[in-house]
Amino acid sequence: MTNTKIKNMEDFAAISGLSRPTVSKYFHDPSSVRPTTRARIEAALEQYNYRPNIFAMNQNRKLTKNVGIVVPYLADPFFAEIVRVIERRCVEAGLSPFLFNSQGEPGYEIDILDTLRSLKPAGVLLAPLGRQSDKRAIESFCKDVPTVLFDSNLEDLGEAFVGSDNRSFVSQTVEYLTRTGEPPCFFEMKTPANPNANKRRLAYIEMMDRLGFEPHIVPIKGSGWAFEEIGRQGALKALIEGAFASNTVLCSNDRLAIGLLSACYKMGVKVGRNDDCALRVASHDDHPFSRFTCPSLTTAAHDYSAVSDEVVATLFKLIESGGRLDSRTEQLFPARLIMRDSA
Amino acid sequence: MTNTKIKNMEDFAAISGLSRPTVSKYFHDPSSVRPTTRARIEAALEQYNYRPNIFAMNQNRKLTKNVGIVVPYLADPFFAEIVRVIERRCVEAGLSPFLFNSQGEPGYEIDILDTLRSLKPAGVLLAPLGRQSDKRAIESFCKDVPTVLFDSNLEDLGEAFVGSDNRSFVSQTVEYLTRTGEPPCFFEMKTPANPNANKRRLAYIEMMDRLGFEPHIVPIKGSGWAFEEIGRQGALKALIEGAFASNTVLCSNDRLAIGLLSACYKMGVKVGRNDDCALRVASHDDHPFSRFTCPSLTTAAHDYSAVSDEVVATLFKLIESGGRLDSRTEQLFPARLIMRDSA
DNA sequence: TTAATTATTTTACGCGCGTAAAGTTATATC
DNA sequence: GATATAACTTTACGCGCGTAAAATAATTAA
Repeated sequence: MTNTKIKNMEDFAAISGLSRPTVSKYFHDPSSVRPTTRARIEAALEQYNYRPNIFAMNQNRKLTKNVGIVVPYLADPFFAEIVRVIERRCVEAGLSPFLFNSQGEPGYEIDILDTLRSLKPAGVLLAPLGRQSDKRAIESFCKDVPTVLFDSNLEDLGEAFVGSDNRSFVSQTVEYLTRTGEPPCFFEMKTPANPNANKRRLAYIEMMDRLGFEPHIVPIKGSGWAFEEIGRQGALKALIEGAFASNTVLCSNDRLAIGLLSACYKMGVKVGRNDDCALRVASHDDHPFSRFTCPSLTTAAHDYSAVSDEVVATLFKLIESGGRLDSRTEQLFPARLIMRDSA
Repeated sequence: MTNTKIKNMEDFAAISGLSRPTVSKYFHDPSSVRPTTRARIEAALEQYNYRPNIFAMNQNRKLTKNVGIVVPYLADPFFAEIVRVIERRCVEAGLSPFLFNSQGEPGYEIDILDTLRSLKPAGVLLAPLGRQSDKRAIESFCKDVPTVLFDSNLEDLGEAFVGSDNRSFVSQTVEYLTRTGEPPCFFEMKTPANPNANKRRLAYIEMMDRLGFEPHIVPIKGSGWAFEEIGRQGALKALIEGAFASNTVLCSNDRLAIGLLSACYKMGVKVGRNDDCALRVASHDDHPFSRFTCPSLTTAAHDYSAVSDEVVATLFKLIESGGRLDSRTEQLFPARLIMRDSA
């Protein structure tokens, strides 16, 4: 490394004895220049370690390599995990992912979308807040920027939706639980912000009806994203008041279940499927920590890998089609039941 | 909202009847223009909802409002939580945080630093990978971009370091455990990537020595960031082989402890401080989930809020000082012992 | 009202790069 | 070695904005 200061592409072109447009062409596609030219550039690259300014590049480009990834709450390991996989796929495909966290607040979500307009991304992967999202703002954004929704569906917004089939989740857990023991009651937040939660409740009721059982919902109070604490408090209350109508509890999601399990442990309620257990607990999501709960959590797992792959594949298709798709597709992935020790 | 298309500041200045530089000045500081002018701009703003392109703004600015936040592994809730707080503080201060995840890979970390150069951030908050980091690359980056290190210290790199005082963490847990029962053995990964882990081991040995007890280290194998699984496998092995030299185990961090607790539950080893318990377990970090483990985890807590505040405050000081500080400060925060049920 | 003090406009250039068109050189084909 | 075909260079403009200097207009002080 020589310490001549290379400030921009002009400088770099000069020291490699080429014109700037040629160098620019190289960075756009290294194979588009003559091999000897390419070798010269790459030799200079080794010496000076120059990299073009990605934002200046995007300023006057028809199609950038940027992609925006927006999630509602990154401190939720579910999103952290799915984002991790998506980011890798994007980098492998030569795209530059930019990650944004709405932090559960509609105001942030809108600000993020504004920032994303400036980024001029080739496409955006958006997991919206859900009920709290400003649909008008998102609709306007989707008109300007090719967007794939994931996790939470907002009707007719974005070019496509990729998510999980909540009915598949619930039908598998309910089927399993009813087949192997008492029909479950359903443990959930009273007013969930996430549309998936509503779909799960409806699926539970429908499934119980179909199987000829009486659905029992145990709604607990609380709002925000501290689901474990909400689940714990709600479960303590429910256990004390005897609100569980069955010895089997199906939680809307794993984070609530984690709180519930912690409450059970505290109260000395043994959870599991053995005879000496007082309660069976199952749930949905296969949260990264659900294998480490005590007991380990029986749950319906997202196919993280398939969802991530499809999200990214849809994004690529969208980009290749010039930002618009013929029709809005909704791709839903079924769950895989993971039997562990809690039910 | 009128649907005249406002594409840039030129357009916006035109419809508000002002010149572009005046509008530019307004966005730089709204109070720097005459009140009547300000009112005109803000009225137009309501109608057309224009926002300047943040990246074009930064292109020719001496000092941008961008800050970069880099963490080694975002799927670790510890980082997710600290990032959440830091991001909020930045937004409140009118800065635009950009979040990057090294994903445990040195190559990513370097790529991120390159992207960050393009972003021209006013400052960067960097939690490096640690031992695996390319120190030369980071050193070179820190020369160009004002950087505050946090979480993991790399000697002499960056303008400042903000982190936790590992000795305070370990001394409090060791002191508590020895005072209330058997002296603990120390459960950790054999070759931890994070420098904090090494400091904790040394602090454990020193503390045990000082108190006149024999230190016992239980090193487990494994690499990567799946600490819970590593802890679980290591603990299963240790339990079967009787490798715990004491009925008290102090884990290097909560994620290992979560794995250990899950192994104990599996093996029917009751954990807690009551007489009917076979093992006491304590740890360090106060991981967001440690209050929901079974039993809840006794741990030395980071002062998340204080660390985040100091990280951001140091960043602000650094920015105000023009990107350099007189001397490199290392600010370490003590732990707060949180007594829960596991020990 | 006039002078002094702001605020604003005009002008002009820069940031670091993309990109298109026209002209020039190097490589491949015969 | 002449010609066709790439590859390359030059030139010139654009992206959306910052910013500095000089000229003009509006406000305030006198």
